[in-house]
Amino acid sequence: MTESLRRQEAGIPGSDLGWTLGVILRRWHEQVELAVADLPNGPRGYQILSTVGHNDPPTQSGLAKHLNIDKTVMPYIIDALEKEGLVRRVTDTRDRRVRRIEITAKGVRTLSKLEAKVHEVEELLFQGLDSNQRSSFLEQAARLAGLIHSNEPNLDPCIAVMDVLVEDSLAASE
Amino acid sequence: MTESLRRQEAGIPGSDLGWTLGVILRRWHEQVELAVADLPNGPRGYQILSTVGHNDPPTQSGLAKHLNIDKTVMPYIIDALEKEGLVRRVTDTRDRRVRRIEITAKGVRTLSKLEAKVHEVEELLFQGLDSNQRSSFLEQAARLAGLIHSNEPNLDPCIAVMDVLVEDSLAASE
DNA sequence: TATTGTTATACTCTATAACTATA
DNA sequence: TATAGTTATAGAGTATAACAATA
Repeated sequence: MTESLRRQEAGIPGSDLGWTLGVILRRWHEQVELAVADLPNGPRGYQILSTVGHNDPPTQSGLAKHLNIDKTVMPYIIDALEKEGLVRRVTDTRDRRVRRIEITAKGVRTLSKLEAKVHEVEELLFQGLDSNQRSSFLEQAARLAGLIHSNEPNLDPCIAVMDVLVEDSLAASE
Repeated sequence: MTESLRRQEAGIPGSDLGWTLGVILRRWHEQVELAVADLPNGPRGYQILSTVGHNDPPTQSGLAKHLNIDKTVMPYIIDALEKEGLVRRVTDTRDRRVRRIEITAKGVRTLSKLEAKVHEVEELLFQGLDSNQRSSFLEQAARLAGLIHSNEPNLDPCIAVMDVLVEDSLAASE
């Protein structure tokens, strides 16, 4: 190996940033997939159910943008979740083109159980870090993701994480 | 929205961990894709070239395991990189089944330029974090990824990041 | 005319299986 | 028999294009 290559390793450890993030995200995905195996569409279904459960009923396109899912796959996932009785489509009264996705009572119960499971596997994922390292990582990651998301070039004017959903509500009501 | 849902938000911020990591990794991928557009196979080709450039020549299967690429796609990527004259396949003298992937002089020059570009987009990616937050994130992320990788259930006995590659060398020489 | 949701189609990426050459 | 590398095929996942309903 040449010296000219070794010197590169000095800078931001970011030569491996893609590798680092990939390893963590992949493991998260694998573990969550096991944890939410019952749910249609696995982790993706979970993320949708979670978003729907924790926010005012978003539109399908709002969900798609927020979770970076192509809008053409939303129908399939929503169909599956609706068939399980976990969410329901409700036509927006102010814009009849829009379907708002509401969580059902059964959805709430299911989500609660799944979140407990996911919480467990996430604890396991972080077991190698002490609580300081853990909270430090989570804090900076959340901050960074928030900043990045608010700057998404392909996203409409949305300022922060939840604003996507909030703005949907506003846009629909004007 | 019900109260029972709001309370969940208290625990580990990890309900959104998948979203958070996804946003960061996606943006990294997008930006690096632009930065290394010339290279065959984009970010993946870059990761391979980078790994080959910074380590003793790994085997194809070693690379595949390390970067979590299916072994059946390696030939195509290596072919493309070899055709560009950036790497070359060398049959291992001790085990003639094994091809070690060496970086060429041209590969070294190309990698050096690409790493500068990638470094730039990574700087941009982190521009919202001050240097403390940045190094804190990178440090914990690297630590976490290292721990996770060394525990990969589907990976053979490999203790740390580079050990995968080192072990290949050892295994081949016994 | 523009947008939400939908469907059908095409494409890309990934995984499965089978082959060769070495061990 | 087992493994590294390769190839061809099948499958999953994703993007593209066109449509109906509503604005």
